[in-house]
Amino acid sequence: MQDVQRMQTETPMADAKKTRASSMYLQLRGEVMDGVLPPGTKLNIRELSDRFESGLSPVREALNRLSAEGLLQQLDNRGFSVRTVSVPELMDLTQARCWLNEIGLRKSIAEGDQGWEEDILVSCHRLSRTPRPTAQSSGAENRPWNAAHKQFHHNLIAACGSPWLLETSNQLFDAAERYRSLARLAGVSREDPRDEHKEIMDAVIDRRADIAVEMVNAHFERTATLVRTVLDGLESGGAR
Amino acid sequence: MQDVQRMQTETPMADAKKTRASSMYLQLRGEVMDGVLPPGTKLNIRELSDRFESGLSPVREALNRLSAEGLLQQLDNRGFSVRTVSVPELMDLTQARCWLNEIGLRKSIAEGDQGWEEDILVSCHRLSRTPRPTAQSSGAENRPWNAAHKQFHHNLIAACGSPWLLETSNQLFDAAERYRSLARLAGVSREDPRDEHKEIMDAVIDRRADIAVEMVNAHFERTATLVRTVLDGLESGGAR
DNA sequence: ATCAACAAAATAATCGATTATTCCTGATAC
DNA sequence: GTATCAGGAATAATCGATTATTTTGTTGAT
Repeated sequence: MQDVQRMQTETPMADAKKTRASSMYLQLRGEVMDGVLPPGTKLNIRELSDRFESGLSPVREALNRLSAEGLLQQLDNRGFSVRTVSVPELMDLTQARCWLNEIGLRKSIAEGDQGWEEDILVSCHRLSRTPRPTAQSSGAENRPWNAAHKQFHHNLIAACGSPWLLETSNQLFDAAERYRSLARLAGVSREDPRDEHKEIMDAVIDRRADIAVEMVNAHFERTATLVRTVLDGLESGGAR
Repeated sequence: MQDVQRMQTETPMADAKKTRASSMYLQLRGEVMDGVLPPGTKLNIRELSDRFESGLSPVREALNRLSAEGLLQQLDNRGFSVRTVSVPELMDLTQARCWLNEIGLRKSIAEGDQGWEEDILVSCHRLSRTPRPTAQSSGAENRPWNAAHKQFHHNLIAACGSPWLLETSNQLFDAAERYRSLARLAGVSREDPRDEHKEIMDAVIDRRADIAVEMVNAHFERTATLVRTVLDGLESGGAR
């Protein structure tokens, strides 16, 4: 079972052969994720239709999908705005990620085959060779690393056998990534003294479940703590 | 903390003061959940706009929300159709519900206050006084019982302190309810010899975590097994 | 008879004008 | 001075015509 193919990125091209609504959805999604559109931003439908040189319908359709996904908030007759962030939500999110990760990781370690191990190996190596985001780098520049990072974490739990768990973990990963982007925009980025991902991989492939779970959860929580300092700073400092 | 108020249903009126898209969304959601629109049904946009006496835009908007929620499938340039069901998905769904339920229940039992106990007590009593669905009853007739049932299960884990877990459990509950509706439409309904919900409540309120978790998980799995027999029957029997 | 190419019909997606709702501003009453 | 309300501006939601795409049906060559 050497399905290395499925490892390639999920979004081949943004606009190829798609509807306007779909490509606009992808574009806006990226902007929200990167923090180009900051939390709370009101999204004016006509402005967007001007910017994308399209009619109102596709804009509306894209915004609807994004709000159903939780990236935007929608209020009847009051339009759309970028979902706000908060420290409590970040903590809840982090806890949920830890819970699901533990389940997925333990099952994968118990049941993963050689193909699973190889996928982890390859994605970890790929991640290490992709330029890391820095405090200066733009959202678009970080896309490759973000994609590789997501793929690595996905592969860790890919052998759990539950499509639902994998899908949900992905969504939580994305939600957390928006927080990471915001922290980076605020000038805070993380540079590991050692390579945490490599250490995690070793523990997982050695099938040391308790240690692996502990490491990944600590990995999540370390990032959350970092992001939290930024949010706390913003609240007491300048925003609103 | 006697917040009994929040127990009242979430959807006061379908069309009061809402946009067309929103009320149509609610209406269609009900029809998919009740099985009035069976899995795989193609949704013709013009037909729907005729039926609801509205334009195309609100239809599209409602369908978009439903597909982002997972109740419909969308294919670019090929419209919308009701999401199909399958035995593997049902099993995955059930497993996920058990996982989350265990987490939420243990935390709630550990941390729930008296208000939490009272909410469970009231919703259990209300559930017992609401007419039960039968093999003959229609989707609309079952709404009250379904709402009470959902509220009861929600209250069991409401003290877990994680908004994300509660929200996700609700979504999984709804996904499972669609399967239950389909089974009922096929003539299979469940009549308990004893009152499982009452037994669950007693175990929870007595703070016997292990037993409570075991009972609720068995409750989920028993229903899933029942639904499964129906699906297996359909596949070998008539469908397609 | 099978398949490919094309045309016709059906359906989905998009457009921009129109309608409904909310938001803003300033005048008036208390 | 504060609060209330009308009128207008801004914005969101909706409509039905138009355009693009897919599906269906037919013809003709192999």
